[in-house]
Amino acid sequence: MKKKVSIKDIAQTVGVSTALVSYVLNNKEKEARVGKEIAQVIRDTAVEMGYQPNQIAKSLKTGKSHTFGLIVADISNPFFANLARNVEDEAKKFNYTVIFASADENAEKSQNLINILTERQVDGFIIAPAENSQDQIEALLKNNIPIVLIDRYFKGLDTNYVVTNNYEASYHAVSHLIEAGNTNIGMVAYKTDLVHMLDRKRGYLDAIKDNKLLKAKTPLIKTVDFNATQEEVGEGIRELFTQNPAMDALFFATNTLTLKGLKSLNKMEYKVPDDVAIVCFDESEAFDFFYSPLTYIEQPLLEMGKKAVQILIKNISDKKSINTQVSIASKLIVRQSSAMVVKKKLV
Amino acid sequence: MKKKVSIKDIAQTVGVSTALVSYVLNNKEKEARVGKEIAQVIRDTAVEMGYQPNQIAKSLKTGKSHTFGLIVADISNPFFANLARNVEDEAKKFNYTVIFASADENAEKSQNLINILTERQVDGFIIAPAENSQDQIEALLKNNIPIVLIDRYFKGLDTNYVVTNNYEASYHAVSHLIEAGNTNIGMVAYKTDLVHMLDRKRGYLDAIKDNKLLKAKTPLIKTVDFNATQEEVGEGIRELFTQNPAMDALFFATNTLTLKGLKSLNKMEYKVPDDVAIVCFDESEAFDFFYSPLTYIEQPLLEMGKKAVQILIKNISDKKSINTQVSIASKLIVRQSSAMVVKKKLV
DNA sequence: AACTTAAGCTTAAACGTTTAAACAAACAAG
DNA sequence: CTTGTTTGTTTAAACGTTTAAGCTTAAGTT
Repeated sequence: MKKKVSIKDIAQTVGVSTALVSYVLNNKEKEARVGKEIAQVIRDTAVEMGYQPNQIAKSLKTGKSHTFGLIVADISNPFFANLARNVEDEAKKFNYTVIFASADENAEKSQNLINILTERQVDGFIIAPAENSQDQIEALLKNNIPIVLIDRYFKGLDTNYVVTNNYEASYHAVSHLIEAGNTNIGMVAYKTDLVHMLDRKRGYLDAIKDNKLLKAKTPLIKTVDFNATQEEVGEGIRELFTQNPAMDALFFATNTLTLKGLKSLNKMEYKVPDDVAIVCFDESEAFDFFYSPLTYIEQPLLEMGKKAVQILIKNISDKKSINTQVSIASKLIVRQSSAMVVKKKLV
Repeated sequence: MKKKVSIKDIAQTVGVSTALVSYVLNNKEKEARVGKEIAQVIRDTAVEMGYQPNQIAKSLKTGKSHTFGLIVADISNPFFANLARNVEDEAKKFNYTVIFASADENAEKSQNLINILTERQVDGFIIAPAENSQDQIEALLKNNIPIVLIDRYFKGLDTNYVVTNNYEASYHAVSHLIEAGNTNIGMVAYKTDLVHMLDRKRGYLDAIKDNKLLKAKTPLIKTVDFNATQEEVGEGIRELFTQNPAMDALFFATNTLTLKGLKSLNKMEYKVPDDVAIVCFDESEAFDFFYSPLTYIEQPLLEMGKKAVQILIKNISDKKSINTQVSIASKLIVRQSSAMVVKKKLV
């Protein structure tokens, strides 16, 4: 119905040039030596007329959209949804708008999203990079577009990143399982070369290798596809048990793997922690409701989200700034699923 | 580093006007009668030079940003996160970009987000409106900005909306509890006048009133604040039990209420379904892992997301189109938490 | 009185597009 | 050979801002 009010409209009703209006509404009266009274008049009429600046026009002129893209694997995954919320809140503090997008761990989709968002002139990106998306990240760097990687990064690629200490967290978690008396620990992870996953595996492997309590040092890792079904995860677990029938503990590398794994274990009627102890990465409401509340690795999502935004915004305002690489410690929340079991202590 | 390539750059290298380049790259060669060969040259050089259209400039000119806002209560709530993902996917099909934002059920935040997104010239909104945000919605309508309400709507406000059949779903769920032998059914809901909540309460009340099996028709509703803690929900449940010690079933109005309620019930050592049967609204991974898997009302998130996007986009392209109001049926997923219990049948 | 400075405001170009309108050349028709 | 039509292309204004530079008038300095 009503046409939108522009700076021109205000200028017209007040009877001044658009320049003056622009100066006043951007609080540049001092620099532009605008008269006190007329400034007030402009401000008042702007309010009266219900003026809303057109950010699109502003962006075109200034070359800054005050927007950035957040590309994750899947916004419906609670891990990313929580991260996204923290990013949103922190961005708002700096008057930035975030555009979320889900790449489904797929390099092609990722490239597509980067293209779309670049065309929309986002000022930068926070990306949880998919496998084989290294080139895309390099291309962004080459084009001098600020980015911060999150959750994962690429070895040998000098970028900003914010991750958790995957290696140490895994090492610690698996050590905890060993100390709780478990002697044959399996791990279910994703089949990928992304560092976060490799680090989690390394942590597992080293914990087993290093631990004096353990005689049998043969690792038991099963990797599945990112889009593995519950059945496939179940199949993986079954294989681990075949490989070593004495397996008495499982370490899951992510929340989704854990959920699928637990359902499979239920179906196969393994009891936690008596038949298998469990420790896993990430949180889930579900972990609280499992009959044996899960011991899990709590990632510092709030800090990660905040830090990523801060680094990105610093990088946007100062493109020459040096890369910041942050690793924030996770916390092992110990509960029943990894409790020391008498039966095991005797073994 | 490298300056971005514009249509002007292409025009220069090819040796034509920018108009021609624009026509070709927008596939308007036919209407603009562009020569076949030169068109190909333009296309090729565009690719060679790595041209990426500046959507900001495009938007300014055309007045369409091909972007819309999705305002929900909290993107980290799985209900909204899932909805958001479905909206994202559907929007992509129409080459629309979505900007998500969380209003925390707070009218002030909601207004703030609407302002920000309006300034960013979004073409429309999908909104799960907060309480007391009716004015904001009316203002958008008055300004002729397309909107689709989702999850809730306002009685007496003629808008597009997509919701589930809250009344019927509740009625059905509570009837199911009665048929399973429960005779004193309590409900925990949010303290709000938003229709979806009122409808869920009405469904509960009517189911109790209508049912022939029931003698005691005194309703047992406890409402809590949107940001109620687990303890406050627990306190509410305790009060219901005080009010009627014979309460043998609980109906929770949302996923978050359920999670908090279940934790409280666990703490108070009520057994499900023997002490209390449970039925709740929404899904949660956690419901699968509760020792007595929950009976819940599954909302049609995929259809809701899709439909909302479709209606919005239709409304954007044809602002005069009549309002579409859709209610999609939910499904009651019956499991153990509401199982018929022998003890109860005998009462 | 002649000049400088300051204060207050306007002009106009620019950002990267789109698109109606104008133009030019080639061809066809009478 | 005029006139009209078609084909291919350019011109230029516009979208809503920002901002450097220019222009007036008034007030201070010599």
